[in-house]
Amino acid sequence: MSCYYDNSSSSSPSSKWSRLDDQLFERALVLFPEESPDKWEKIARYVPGKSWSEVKLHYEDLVHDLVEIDSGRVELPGYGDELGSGWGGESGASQVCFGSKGKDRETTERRKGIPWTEEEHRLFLIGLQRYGKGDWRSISRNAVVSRTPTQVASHAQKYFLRLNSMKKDKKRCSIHDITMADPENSAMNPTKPFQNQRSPSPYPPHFGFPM
DNA sequence: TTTGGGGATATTA
DNA sequence: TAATATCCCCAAA
Repeated sequence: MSCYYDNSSSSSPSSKWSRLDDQLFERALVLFPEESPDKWEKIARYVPGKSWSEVKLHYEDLVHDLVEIDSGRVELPGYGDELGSGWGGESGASQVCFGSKGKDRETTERRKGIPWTEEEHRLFLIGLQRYGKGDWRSISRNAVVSRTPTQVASHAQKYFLRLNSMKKDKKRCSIHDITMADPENSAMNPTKPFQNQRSPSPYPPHFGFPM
């Protein structure tokens, strides 16, 4: 008598990313720079049961989500879960120091401004989801290591400004604006038909745009 | 030339 | 410190 299902292994069969998998994945993603040639293999080691190709595909899927967010097409992905992953990692101080302190901008060169790379922006968005809006310090320390909290805050300011502008601009039709903002709360969820009905109002609690 | 994106700094709470 | 306001550079319209 064998087992009915082969669910014994500690890892999922394949195309199912649990919440834990996702957390491990994001944590590892933040951990490694993009310069690693075998980045995906390294990350895959942090996500048991996933091959590097699966991890890579998952990452591309995530990027796709982020791009949609950036296009102002979706409200915002799931923000419901808080993570308590206490990790003990610290990174080297790669903070860039400027020669001029800012007061001396008379004849010396002005602050030039280092443009954000796509990777930094992705890390920023990931950090935003992991630590929440406002915790620029944590985001800077754990996600976007190459930026100071002030820089992260500045970037966030522009980012949300742009998001709001897009949303206001797209306030044309409403019915087509309804989209599955939440990948895990949307149509595909065979394991849990009814997830969370915590809100008495039919409107989802968007996490707050005070601007 | 004007406009506005993008980053840094200044000010405020 | 975070939130907000303003400044500055520069590229596109």
